Amino acid sequence: MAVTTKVPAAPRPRAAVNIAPIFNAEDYLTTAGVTKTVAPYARGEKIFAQGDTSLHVLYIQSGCVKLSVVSKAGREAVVAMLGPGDFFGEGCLAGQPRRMGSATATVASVILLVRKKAMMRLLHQQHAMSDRFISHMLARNIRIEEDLIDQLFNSSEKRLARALLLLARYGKQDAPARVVPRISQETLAEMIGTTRSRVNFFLNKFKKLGFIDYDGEAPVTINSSLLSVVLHD
Amino acid sequence: MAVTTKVPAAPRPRAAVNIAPIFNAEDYLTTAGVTKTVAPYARGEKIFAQGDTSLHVLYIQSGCVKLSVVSKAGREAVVAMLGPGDFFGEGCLAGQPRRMGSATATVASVILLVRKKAMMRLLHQQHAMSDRFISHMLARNIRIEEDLIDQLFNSSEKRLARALLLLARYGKQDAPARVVPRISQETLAEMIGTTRSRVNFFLNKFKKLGFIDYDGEAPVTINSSLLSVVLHD
DNA sequence: ACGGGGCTGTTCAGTTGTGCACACCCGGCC
DNA sequence: GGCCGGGTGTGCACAACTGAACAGCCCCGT
Repeated sequence: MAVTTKVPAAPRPRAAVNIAPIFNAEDYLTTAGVTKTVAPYARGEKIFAQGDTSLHVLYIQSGCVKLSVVSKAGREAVVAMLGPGDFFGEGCLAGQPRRMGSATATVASVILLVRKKAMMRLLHQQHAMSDRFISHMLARNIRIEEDLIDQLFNSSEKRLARALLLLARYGKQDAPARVVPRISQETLAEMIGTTRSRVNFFLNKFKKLGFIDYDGEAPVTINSSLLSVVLHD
Repeated sequence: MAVTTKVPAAPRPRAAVNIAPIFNAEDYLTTAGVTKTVAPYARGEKIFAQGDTSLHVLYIQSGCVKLSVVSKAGREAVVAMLGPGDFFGEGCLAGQPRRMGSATATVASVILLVRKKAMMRLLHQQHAMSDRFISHMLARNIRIEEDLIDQLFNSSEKRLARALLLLARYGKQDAPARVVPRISQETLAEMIGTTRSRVNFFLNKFKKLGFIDYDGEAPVTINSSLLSVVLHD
């Protein structure tokens, strides 16, 4: 369950809009009696559900969070996979009274919850905080836009290749070979907007061609430079 | 085209992040020697091109701007259609050195250009400005995310219906019947990520079913409630 | 040991979307 | 007038994708 803390103190804002991902929002949440809540979530636990009233902006202290939406027809789509230092649920700041999608912890995670009002106050009082937030919004915007463009232009084969490459470098920089965190074909399908049978088909095709290497479980991208050929064929 | 609008004598930041779209950024650009450029563009004129170095954040004083991208294969996609009060080209704030896409004025427009550095300074100095900017980013985020979800879930028929509905209420609120600004089938196809033949096919289908009414040129949505049936079949 | 439950591998008929073709219409312009 | 050029109306062969089915496999709990 949720751990609630309330601390006074005054750390000093450090400038600049594009800031390194190393940033601990918790430090800036100690200002002027901001009510923050630190909540641990178990692997697979739901953080909020589509339709819930949205009162908080959330911040990932550690772990990994999946944002998803289900259509009226019951299909599910994964909108984003987020990691430490990312915000989510910011929609409420724009006046969205309810959550547009669901957020799920994909591994054990620690999440910071900040009430909407407190967040707004923070954005006014702490430059470092608003810098970080704007920086996050810009990055997110760029990413979603890239995803949209990917959808508009590419076939599901290319989208899968791209998704794998992005997942591979999720942890760290571009070592030519990288491991993809364990993820089901089903989830991959939801991420790139296609069916599992398609994902399975292409995964095996990639395997045959030597682009990836896996035994039937967690795929390991063997040669990201090889795989990226698919994108630029 | 200096737009003269009345403004609160002291631009005192009026709270709240979600702010009404009526906001004149020019007023806030007069601070501390901020270098702003007011530039008029003709209908169809290119504001910046994919690959240009990005030094400015832009703001639409009046008119309408189309953001588009062309793929390596030469296909074009429309990422957004923006109107007065919208920012664009914000990517440079996140460190993007070049423009990811092109911006074109679809009608005669007046655009404000603010140097990246000046924009960053402004975001620090003027609460109303950073409120407005964050508000814009949130709105844009939500919109792009909706577009992405639309792509993930819906067939091109539904996407076309949605695009028409959104275009129809572009000018104003939901009068049950609304006029869609003149737009070619080609552009529609680029907006929803399909081919012109598909767009043509569905437009005529919608016409036959009485959802829209047009003569072969600028389509007029006759009954948006009828058309929206398509979305929620 | 047995029987789910969750995941993968594979197939396939049916649907949707693509790419290209060609005819047509209309307004502008030499 | 004739002749573009840019937009529309259609048709069609082919490729891509869907949805659903069914068979395995492995882990886990009883």
